[in-house]
Amino acid sequence: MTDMARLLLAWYRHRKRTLPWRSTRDPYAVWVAEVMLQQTRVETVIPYFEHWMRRFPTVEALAAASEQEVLSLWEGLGYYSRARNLHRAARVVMERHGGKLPADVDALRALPGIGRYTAGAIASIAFGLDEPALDGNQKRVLARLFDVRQRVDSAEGERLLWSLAREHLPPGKAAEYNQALMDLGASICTPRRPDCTACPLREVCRAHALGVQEALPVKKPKGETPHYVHAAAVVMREGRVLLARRPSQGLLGGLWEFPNARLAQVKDDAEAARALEDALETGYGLGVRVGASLGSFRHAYSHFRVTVYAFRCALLSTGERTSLEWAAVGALDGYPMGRVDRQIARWVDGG
DNA sequence: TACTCGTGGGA
DNA sequence: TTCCCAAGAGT
Repeated sequence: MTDMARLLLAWYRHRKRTLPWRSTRDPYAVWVAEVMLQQTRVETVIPYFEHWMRRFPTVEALAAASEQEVLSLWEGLGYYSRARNLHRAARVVMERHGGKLPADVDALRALPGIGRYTAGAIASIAFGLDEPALDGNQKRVLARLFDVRQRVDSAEGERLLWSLAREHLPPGKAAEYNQALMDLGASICTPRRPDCTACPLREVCRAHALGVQEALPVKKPKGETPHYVHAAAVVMREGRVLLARRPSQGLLGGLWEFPNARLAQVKDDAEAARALEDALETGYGLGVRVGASLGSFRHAYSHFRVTVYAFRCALLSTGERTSLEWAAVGALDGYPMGRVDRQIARWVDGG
């Protein structure tokens, strides 16, 4: 065992966090947790994980559920393809693996939603296999420990970091090793202002010796985020509201929304209302008369920002889309929606 | 390779 | 307010 691994495991033994998914070695529970934790904070995941495991305690229960209900439990967690892939993978596990997750990284990676990291995490944590699991935390910690100057998102950087992770993996202790590196990255070796005085690895850390901690890891600079203007139609009839289901691929796939459209840049409500009328005709086959403005708000996604204007509309003609549905205002919670449309739903509920 | 895909917390 | 970014995967 290398010095790094020895110091790391000694630290982890009495510093490990107690988390819901660490109280079991049920591969299904580990799998669900790992997928929920992709690009998502631990504190955010905890209540979703507990609710999910109560509703879908087994692979079989998940496989038997409808996609609508699966998305409903995922609502608010973001990156909804994770939920759809988890659902699809559960059905594959039932059909091809007898309801049990395979204890093999290649077989795991063949399942939708399980990539290199998640396969390594499940293999090591749930099955005790000697597999590395390189996530954002491990990349940052290892890049600092070994002064990796290559960009961590480059092919060369990836190869180097995965091999470093594997080289230092203590045989038979991959579960502790992987989680220890992640905990260290989350609590001490943080992106900004790492607490090196509290770090069990500072004496073997190249970045600490050189004083270049905050310069690592090297990442690609981000471009500018565009800003779009959307207008949403609130069409009501006898206490019900018209919703549209988004395509299953792409942004907020499979979720419900108030029919809306991305407009060209606009300056005010009146201009947005005119543009909305035209956009709904082409986008949804809806003829509407635009009424009062319900207000507007801004929202930021990962790669763009939007300002959304919402209008109360009267329906003149309906399109032929099968993805359109009238929903009772009081039952809107049964429809999984993204944050923006949930915001509009509150306006509708409030009158 | 480069881009897409959400959300909420903290500096 | 604005920006970064958090247990990545799919295309």
